[in-house]
Amino acid sequence: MKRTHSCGALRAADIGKDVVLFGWVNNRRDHGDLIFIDLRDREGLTQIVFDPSVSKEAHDLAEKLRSEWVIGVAAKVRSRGMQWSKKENKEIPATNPNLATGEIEVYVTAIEVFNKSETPPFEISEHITANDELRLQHRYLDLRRPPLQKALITRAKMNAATRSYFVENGFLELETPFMGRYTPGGARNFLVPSRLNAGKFYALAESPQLYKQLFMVAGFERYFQIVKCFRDEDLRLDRQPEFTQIDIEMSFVAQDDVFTVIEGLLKKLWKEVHNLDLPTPFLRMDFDESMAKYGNDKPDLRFGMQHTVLNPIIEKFGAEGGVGPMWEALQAKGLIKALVVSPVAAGQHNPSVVKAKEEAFRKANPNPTAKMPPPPHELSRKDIEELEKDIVSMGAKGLARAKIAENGDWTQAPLFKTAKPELRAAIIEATGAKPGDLILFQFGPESKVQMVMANLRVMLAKRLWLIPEYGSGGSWNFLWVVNPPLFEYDEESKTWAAAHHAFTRPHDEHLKYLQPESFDPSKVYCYRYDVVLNGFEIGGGSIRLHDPATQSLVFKALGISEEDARSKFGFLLDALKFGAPPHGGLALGMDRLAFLITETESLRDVIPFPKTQKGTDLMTGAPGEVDEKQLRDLFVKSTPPQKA
RNA sequence: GGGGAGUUAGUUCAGCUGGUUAGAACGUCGGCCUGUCACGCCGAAGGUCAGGGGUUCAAGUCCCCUACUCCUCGCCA
Repeated sequence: MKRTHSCGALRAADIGKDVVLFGWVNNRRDHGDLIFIDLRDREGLTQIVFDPSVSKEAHDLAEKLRSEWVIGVAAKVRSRGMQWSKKENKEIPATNPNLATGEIEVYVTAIEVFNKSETPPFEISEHITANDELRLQHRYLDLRRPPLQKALITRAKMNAATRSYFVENGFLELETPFMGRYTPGGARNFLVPSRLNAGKFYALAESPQLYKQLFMVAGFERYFQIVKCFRDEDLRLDRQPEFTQIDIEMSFVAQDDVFTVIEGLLKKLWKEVHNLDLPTPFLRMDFDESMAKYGNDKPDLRFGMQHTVLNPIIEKFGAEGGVGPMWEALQAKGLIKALVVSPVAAGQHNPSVVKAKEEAFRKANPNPTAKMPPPPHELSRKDIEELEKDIVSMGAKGLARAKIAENGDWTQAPLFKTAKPELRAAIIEATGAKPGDLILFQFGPESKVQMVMANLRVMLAKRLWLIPEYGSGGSWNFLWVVNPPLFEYDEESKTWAAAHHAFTRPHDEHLKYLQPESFDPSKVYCYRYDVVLNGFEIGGGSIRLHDPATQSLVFKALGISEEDARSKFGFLLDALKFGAPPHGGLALGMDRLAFLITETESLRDVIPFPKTQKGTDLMTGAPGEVDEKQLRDLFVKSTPPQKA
């Protein structure tokens, strides 16, 4: 038997043809004489029919077939014919509109069983019911499911489109080592002991950052790579210990040139995958503005609910303002923020959320007369209590709030019992809150308030059906977050640290703040940029420092001595001395990009063999133990903690 | 490293304030069925209630420990 078509190929135009299909038994419907089987391969499903009057032999064998057996059939393509509809009380075509091949079916004349299958531990179906643990243990079965097949096929398309885009634009695909030298700072590295060099270790590359800069020094001008990176940090929904970046670096460019190239790539990817024309250029927002309005540097702009910083108001009214806790937070150099939740009018909810909720409701309530509860107009008491619980688990003290009554009174707001009316008025003015609105407050240490408020904003939007739990909800909001500060003050060590990395080029007009006479690292902003999509950072990069004089100013501000710098990054510093061109670049997180573009539920859905939250592979059992001898060969001693 | 949720049949779950033989749906197996497509109907099998310890006359249920999974804070320049 030689395969002639895939299981997704046949249409009405093929009726009458003799075909051979190979695939897996997806589902069997045995009517005694007639047996229907949905045959599945990566392209789709085709209904194959066993009729004893066509082939007694094939029909007898078909009775034994079970889910996931691998078979080949020789068959004739026929139209689906007619069936009696009770609903319409007449004959209607027996086509299946849910199937691409639903106009036809094939009558089997001969069958070959290539392999039997045990009953799989979970159903190979569109909607998964099994939990992640079981799915990961039998990943090869999970990967048979159409959604995962689709996601990985899309990812393969993205890879191909990315390569052709960069090649067309004069980029060279150059490879960099995975095994390099450990350099301090940044993410924790995975270490690889060296057998040939006793007591020494390679570090797996956390990114090709230094190497790609060396490509620029070497004169390759435009580099790209689709490359694995390794970071030994805790995992999250959107983080894996090994992940893939689309990495680029360009010489003789300014920030805008990098933006244009990346916008062009993303445009191409969205065209390819969704046939959508993304509007470019993307919106740009200063880092400081993003922090003030959204509490982080990756704002989700699919909805409003911007934050308002109340520090100036509390400052102005001082202790006499009457809101003691806020005044105390201010005295402790903290941050005070408010967020207004307005009632959501009918029709303003995200249509895709409404649709999803309806589908879920219909599934849970098959009775067609069951009435779907309306979308949430505003937060219920229960909502607020649950939100408060959520943010307390993130470290918030509580969820201070004020409901603005129609007559302007503040209710549910014990914190403001003693507040001056003028202070309330100032808050109303600053936040733009109207009667009927609810104002939510956070105050305390800046980083905590920002984190809680940023999360709160997104949780509110999900609860009010403004954005879906996952997926775009039909709206793709790209933006560039630009001009962040170069340095961050570390309260614990009382030192300045590089906010991203020490090789980012500062704005020229801020260089004076690195000179001793007007030293103030907090005022130095830099050419660093992140590209953000719907609240996810999908990539980031910078224009690099290529001039040794400025570089040494930056090191000085960071408290890194010449020797320190030499021992850590000597080869890069040397390279910069030999005619380094101005250069900059960016890396896109390929996994996140694929996760967002496919609108799947988890990063794991676009990674063929992902790891669990503890970094284990449930299928292979990695990481595993090794022999004493292997360790001896590597001059390594393993001393896991003794179990109690 | 901190916080939270969870672990009951092959799977997804229910199992209330502790009380006789731990249930449902799907799946599986057997039988019937010529138009199904989540086929239908009849029947059956299937459980170390994650593991360990404790409280109790009695534990799936209460308490402690351990393991694993997920979410989250820290961390991820």
